[in-house]
Amino acid sequence: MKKITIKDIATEAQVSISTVSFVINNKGEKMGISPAVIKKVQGVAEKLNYRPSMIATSLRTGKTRSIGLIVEDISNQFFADLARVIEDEAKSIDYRVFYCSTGGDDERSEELMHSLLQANVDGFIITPTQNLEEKIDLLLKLKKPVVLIDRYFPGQRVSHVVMDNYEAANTATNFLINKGCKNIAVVNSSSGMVQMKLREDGYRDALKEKGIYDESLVLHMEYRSNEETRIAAVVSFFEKNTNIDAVLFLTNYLGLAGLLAFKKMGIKIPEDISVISFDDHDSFKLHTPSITVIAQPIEDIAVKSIQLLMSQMADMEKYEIEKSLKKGKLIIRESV
Amino acid sequence: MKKITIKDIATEAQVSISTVSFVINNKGEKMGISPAVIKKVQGVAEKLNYRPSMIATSLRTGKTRSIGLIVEDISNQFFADLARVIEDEAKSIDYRVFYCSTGGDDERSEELMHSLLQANVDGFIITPTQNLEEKIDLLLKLKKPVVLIDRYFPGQRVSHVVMDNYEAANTATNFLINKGCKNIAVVNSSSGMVQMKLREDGYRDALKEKGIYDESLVLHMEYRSNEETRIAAVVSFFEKNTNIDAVLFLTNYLGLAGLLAFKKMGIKIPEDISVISFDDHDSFKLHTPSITVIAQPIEDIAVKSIQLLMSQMADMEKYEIEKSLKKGKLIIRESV
DNA sequence: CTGAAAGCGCTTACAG
DNA sequence: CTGAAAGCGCTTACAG
Repeated sequence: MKKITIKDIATEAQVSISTVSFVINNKGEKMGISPAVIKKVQGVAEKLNYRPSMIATSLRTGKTRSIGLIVEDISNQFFADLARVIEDEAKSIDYRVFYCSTGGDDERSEELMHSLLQANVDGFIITPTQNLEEKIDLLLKLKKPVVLIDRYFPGQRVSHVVMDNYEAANTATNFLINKGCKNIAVVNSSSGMVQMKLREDGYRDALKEKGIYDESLVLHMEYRSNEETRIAAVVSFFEKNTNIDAVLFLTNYLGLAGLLAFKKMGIKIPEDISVISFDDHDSFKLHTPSITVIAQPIEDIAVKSIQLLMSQMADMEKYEIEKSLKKGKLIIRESV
Repeated sequence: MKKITIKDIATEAQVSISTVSFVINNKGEKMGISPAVIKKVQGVAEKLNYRPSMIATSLRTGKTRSIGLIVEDISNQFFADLARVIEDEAKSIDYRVFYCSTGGDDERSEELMHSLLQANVDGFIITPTQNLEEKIDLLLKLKKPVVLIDRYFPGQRVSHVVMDNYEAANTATNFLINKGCKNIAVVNSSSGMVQMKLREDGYRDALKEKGIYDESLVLHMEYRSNEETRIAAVVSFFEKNTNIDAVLFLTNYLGLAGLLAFKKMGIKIPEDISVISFDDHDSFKLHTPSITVIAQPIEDIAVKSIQLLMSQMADMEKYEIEKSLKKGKLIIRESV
C-alpha cells in the first residue's frame, strides 16, 4: 500500500490536480467548479482514503497549524494538566500541540526553541527559564507569535498570562494569620523568577501589615536541587526554628519535599504546624491530613493563552500586547 | 529577519546549492569537495545562523526523524515518566518524539494515528486501546515500524515490550500470603486487556496454589469510570466483604481510588488491611503509611522499545519480531 | 571537484 | 469552468 497523493486522485477522477486541490480545500464552489465534478473528486478521495501530506502543505504555505508548547517539566502535575487543557483547546480550532520540557535549563530551552522553529510551528506558548529573555526577543524578531505563561520578564513587550501570584500568596498568608498563627515561615526556590518573587512579596506584605514579619523565617532553596537535598534543607531549617507554627510552600514540589521532611521529623500537621502549598496535586488531596492549597486557574490560563496566540497569528503586525492576570483559588482542607 | 535557506548560503559563498547541501550534511569529503570550499561554506552557514528546514528535508527524503508515541494518559505519572525516558533515549540518537494521549478511547486513538501518519513520523510506539488491533495491522501494511508497550494483542505479529505482569502479580500475592494474609482481594478494571488479565491470573494462581482462592473477593471496576465512581465502588465492595485482610490494586489509579475510599471509611492500613498497588506514584511514597508497590521497569521498557523500533526502521523487510518481557520490582514499604 | 536539474506533494496566480 | 506551471527548500543522480 503506497501513499495516495493528489495526483492519484486527479488521474482516477480524470481532472487536473488543481481541481482536486480546490475541491479538497473546500474552495471548489468559490472557484466555480461544477457540483458534478466536486462530487466526483470527493468520491474518489474518499474511496482511495486520501490524506493530504501535512509536510507538503506546510512547505508550500509556510503554515503548519501547530503550536509549540515549552513547559518547565511535563512530569510535574501542574504542567501536565496545563498541557492537556491547552491541547484540547488547540484541537477545537484544529491545531496540533507539540510539547516539551526544559527542566529549568536555559540551554535546553534554546535547543527546544530551535527544533520547534525548524519544525516551523506557527506559534509558541512558553514558560521561560531564567535567562531566556533574549531568545524570546529573537522569536519576536522572526515575527513568530509568542505567549508566555506562568511567568514573564517584567520589562519585555510580550503577551503573557499568569496567576495573580501576589494576591494568592497574600490571601493564603492572611488566612494563616486569621487562624491565629504567629510565626509563619515561607519556603521559596532561589530562582529569582518574577512569579516566585511576587509570591514572596504577597507573603511578606501580609505579615508586615501586622508587624510580624521575621526575615529569619524565610527559606530559599537552591533552584534545580534534587528531592533529597530539598528534604534535608527543610529538616535543618525547621530544626533550627522550632518556634514556627505555620508554613507556606511556594510551589508544589517544595510542598511535597516539605511533607516528606515533616514525616521524617515526626512533626504533626496541623497540631504542630499549619501548612499551605501552592499548586494543587493528587498527593495533597490524598495526604493525611489533606493539605490546603492555592490551586492555579489552569483552565483560565490555557484558554486565555490560546486566545492571545490566535490574535497574534491573525495579524502579526497590529495585535495588542496583553498582560493577563488570573485569580488563583484557595482550597481549604485539613492542614490548617 | 527572514529565514535563511541553502540558496542564501550558496549565493554568499559563491558555490552551487548542491555543494552547500553536501557540506551541510557532512558529505563534503565523500563527494570530494575541497577542504577550502568546505570551510568556506561552513563559515557562511555559521555566520548566517543557518537552520535547515525540517519540512523541506522531510518532503524530499520521506523521513522526519521523529517518532509518534501514543500513550493512554500523559497526565498519569507512569506514562509521563515513560514518555520522558523515551524522549531522552530518542534524543540521544537525534530523533524527536511527538506524544499524545488516547484517554483509553479507540476512536481518539485512530485519529491520533492518522495525524501522526500525516505528520509522517518514521515509527510508532503505542499503548493500544482495546479494539485497536486492526488499525495497527493497517500501520503494518503501510510498512510503518511499530512497537507496542504496556500491552499487546496475543495473536498479532508485532514487536512489544511489557512488564512481566503475571510474575509481578504472582510475587506480590505470595508476599501477602507469606505475611499471613488469608482473605486477599484484588481490584481490577474490566477492560479485558491482556496485561490486566495476566495480572489477575498471577494473583489467582498464587491463591489457587494454596487452595484459598475466593472468587467473591475479585472486584472489577468499569473501565473509564471517573474517580468518584471508583471510590464508591471500592467502598461498597469492602463494606460487603468485611473479612478482607489484604488487597492488591492492579493499576495506580485504582490504588489511589482505593486509598481515598479507605480514608473515607476509616479503614487503617496496615492494621485493618494490607495494601499493595501496581505502578509506583509520588502519592504512594508520601502516603501515611507509605504504600508497597510493584514498580514498572520504566527505563528498561523505554530503552528496549526504542531499540526494537530502530531495528525495524533500519530494515523494514527483514527484522525480527520480538516479544520482550521486563521484570517488575516489588518495593516494600509500610502498608503490608 | 562542482553545477544544473529533477522531483518530493502540495497551493495558487495566471491563462484560456 | 478547468488546466498548465511555478515554486516552497531541500537531496541526489547525472553530467562534465
